[in-house]
Amino acid sequence: MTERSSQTPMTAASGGWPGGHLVASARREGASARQGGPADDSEVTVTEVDRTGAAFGERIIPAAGLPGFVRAAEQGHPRWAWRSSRDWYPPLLAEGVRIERCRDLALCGVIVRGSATTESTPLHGTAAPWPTAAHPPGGEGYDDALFRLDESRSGSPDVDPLSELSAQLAAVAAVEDRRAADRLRLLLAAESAGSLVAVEMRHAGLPWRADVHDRVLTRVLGRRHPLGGRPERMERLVSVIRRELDAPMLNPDSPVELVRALRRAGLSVSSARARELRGERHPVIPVLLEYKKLARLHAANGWAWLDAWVHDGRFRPDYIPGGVVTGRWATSGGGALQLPKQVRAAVVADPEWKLIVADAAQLEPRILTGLARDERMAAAGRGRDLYDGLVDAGVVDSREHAKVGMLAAMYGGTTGDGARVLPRLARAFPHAMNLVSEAAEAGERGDAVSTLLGRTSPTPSEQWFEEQRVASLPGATPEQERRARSRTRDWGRFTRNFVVQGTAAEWALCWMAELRIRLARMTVDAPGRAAPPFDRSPHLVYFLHDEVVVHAPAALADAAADAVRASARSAGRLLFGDFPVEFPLSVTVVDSYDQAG
DNA sequence: ACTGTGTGCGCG
DNA sequence: AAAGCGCGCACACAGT
Repeated sequence: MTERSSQTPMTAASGGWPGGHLVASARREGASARQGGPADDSEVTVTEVDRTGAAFGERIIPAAGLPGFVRAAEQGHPRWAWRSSRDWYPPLLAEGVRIERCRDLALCGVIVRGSATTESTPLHGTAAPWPTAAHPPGGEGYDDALFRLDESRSGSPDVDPLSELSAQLAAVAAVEDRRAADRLRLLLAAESAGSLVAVEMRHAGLPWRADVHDRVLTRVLGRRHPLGGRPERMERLVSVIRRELDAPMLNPDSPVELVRALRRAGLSVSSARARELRGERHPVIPVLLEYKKLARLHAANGWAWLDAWVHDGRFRPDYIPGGVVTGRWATSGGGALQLPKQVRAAVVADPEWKLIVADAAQLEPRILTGLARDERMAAAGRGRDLYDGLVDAGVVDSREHAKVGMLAAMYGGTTGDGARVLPRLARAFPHAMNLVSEAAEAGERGDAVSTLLGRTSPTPSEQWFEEQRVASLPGATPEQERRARSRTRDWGRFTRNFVVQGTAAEWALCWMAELRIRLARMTVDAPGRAAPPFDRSPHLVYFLHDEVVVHAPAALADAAADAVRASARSAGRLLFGDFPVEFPLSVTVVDSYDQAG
């Protein structure tokens, strides 16, 4: 390791960065700095630390000077450490400054404290010092009413990022199993890279043509009602439904009213669900199903949605890394995880730019393959669709059965065709099937399970354990026993799925982490319309579990598509090393999102 | 008028 | 009788 002295702070600029960090902390916590980012009028402390977290250089700079400082420091490729990218990164991007690497202490703090990998360390199981978007005050462990009276209960704003970093580094360093520690380090790096991607995607925005969206809505729903009421075609369908059911005042949006009217018309339905209605024969049913489809589009992604969420030709949802316990992202605002296929035509690349749409084929079963190191399943998926591979191997008789069977294995299905082919899958792929059933058994016992890199599932609530205990006593009623057994299986399905879904989320993070770096290295001379600093480079604009969309200058579109593929190979190697499981992508270069797939 | 819960359905 | 995992959001409806 290179020796560094406090006489030469910020030596990162002189090249090389052997595992240390530049820690950014708000020096004076002004009103707007309460969330941990810098306030306009405050000062920022940037501390250079070594790989153990020990400080050896410090600069104090006005917050307004931070972007310039960061831009210069990036020449040395440092790893920044800060309370949270959510708070610190947007002001940098607003000044056109990107960073390469960081450690998001809030997100990493949640992982490190919860991971079974750090079980023997003092940090394990302690309360994280700061709330995250995924664990806001008011969530578990916080009293919302008290929070409003006393902000100090929202965590500890005064916890020093430096000591938090040291505590995290020490906890990982103390892990005896070196390989487990390395996997956890990879997870922390990937989670942090994700925190940057999330902020960058919001900054860049998903290109969205409001005029195209409007045309889709008018074509499907009919002309827009001037006051926001039902558009023409929907209104006409309501009239037909009311006439057919002889219910002139019926509001088809009300499940209660609808069920009542349907029963009066002689149908024996117990809910207003489309799935149930599909099984009934009555002239009103097709009209009703059509209405439901239109009503859904109108309510979820209609003109009101457009007005609320699309501005200046971009859709900017709030991405929340780690927002799901499994490690998947959540989003808030605009329902970004549920963009219906119907409106994807409105996602259009800027002039002279292209969209690269890529999704990982059968990601979760392939993740299971790698987790279990199931050679036969890897072979079945090599060079082809995994489900077709199961058919070719003679395990199941159709692609559809392969698919529902794998889903049943990973989700804990017990009914239908999926459950029926499970025994065949178990015989053909004992390693893979054992892995998921052991995860389920652990959950049923109340034990935690972990992903490949070490994200650990929560344990069931006290109430769950209490219910189990009561049900096992001699005096338990059959109803108590039945209910407890049901809760047991519920939790088993959760842990069964956790290992697969969570490891798939890790693969996706590694994929994006590599991709954003590769894309950032590619530039064209002429700036486009994208917000700086993305106007000259391909960049991520959307992410959905196993799918990404990249917005790229047309001249770089093919290179960007190659980068997407190379990054997927890299992610596979990072997680599974030499084990020969493949993660094929479908990649298309298109002008609009609906042309993909 | 506001808040919390249930229903239903979109996505992977 | 329950029913395959994980989400977010709009609306209806009940409670205050």
